[in-house]
Amino acid sequence: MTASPPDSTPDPHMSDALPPCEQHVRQYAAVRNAHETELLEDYVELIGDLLKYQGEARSADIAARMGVSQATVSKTVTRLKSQGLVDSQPYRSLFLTEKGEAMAEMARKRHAIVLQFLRTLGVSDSTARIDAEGMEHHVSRETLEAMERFTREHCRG
Amino acid sequence: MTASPPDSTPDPHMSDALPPCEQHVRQYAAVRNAHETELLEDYVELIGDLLKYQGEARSADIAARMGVSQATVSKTVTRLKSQGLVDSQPYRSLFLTEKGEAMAEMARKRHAIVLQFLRTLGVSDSTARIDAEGMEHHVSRETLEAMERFTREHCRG
DNA sequence: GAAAAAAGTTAGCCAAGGCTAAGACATTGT
DNA sequence: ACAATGTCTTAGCCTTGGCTAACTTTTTTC
Repeated sequence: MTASPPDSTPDPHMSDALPPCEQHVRQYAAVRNAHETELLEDYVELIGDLLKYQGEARSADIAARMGVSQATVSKTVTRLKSQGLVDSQPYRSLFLTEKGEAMAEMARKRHAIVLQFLRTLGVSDSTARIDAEGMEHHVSRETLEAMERFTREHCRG
Repeated sequence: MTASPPDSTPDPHMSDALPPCEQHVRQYAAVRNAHETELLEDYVELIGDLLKYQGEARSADIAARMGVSQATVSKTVTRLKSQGLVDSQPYRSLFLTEKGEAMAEMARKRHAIVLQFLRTLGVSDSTARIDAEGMEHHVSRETLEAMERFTREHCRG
């Protein structure tokens, strides 16, 4: 038996019950979707930062900062190139295509907003950095705007 | 040449520059780590909810809610069982072990806090649901407490 | 109670993202 | 200039998390 599902109850106050199925599917799909681009965004963002602060972006630096092997970086860079985000000559520094630049800029901004928001909320710097890194890929435009608004209104300085 | 790295500058105001390497590694490691448990947490959380609101948790329901095939659910459930989170007989409903129950409870609470926090921030319900689903796995205890505090202080009702 | 439908499983495929080991290329030092 | 060192790539392996197709078991329906 199906235990008489208390189904089809679009009660606006039942906020903690199961959402309707199609909505639930959309939620999980959004998460899976974010996962696909997450890593590439992290790479592109890091490459952008390295170019900006160190003048060049070497695979070795990326491997050191990401905490993964150089082989892993090499493989991922191949994917980045195949997606038209990065350009490079073998054994040379990496650089970003226009598309990669745009993605890096977007990621950089978003990261900064989330990080500043968490700090303003009262989270310590080191925790804020860790959480921002994980959260940033799952923050929609709408939430990002809410965070910006909050930071603007509450930030001392 | 290494473009004269502006290294070893622990300036507290350089908050947007590259963090020191070891800290950077820890950030990325935390994200990778979260990824490993994320899916299992989602399953356990959903199974808990299904048990609570529908009386039983069938693979078909999970597949429908997650938007994946039954085969995928079956495979993942095998993993959940091997990790001691779920118990089940073949062709029968799933249930949670004590360990699974504890994880579900934790995830449920965390999810609720994040969701309510986003709503209180002024994010619309449907967006809040999507973002909460993605964000929840990357929110530390400290940030969770900050969110609770904020919600307590700002929530109408 | 047997046929049809639904639910669950298994096998085999694929891509992503890790790893190690081995080799190719580049830079540096003497 | 060439050997040592460091950087990058390739090959091959593993696990995770998707899929389809084919099969088994359970449930429903007539």
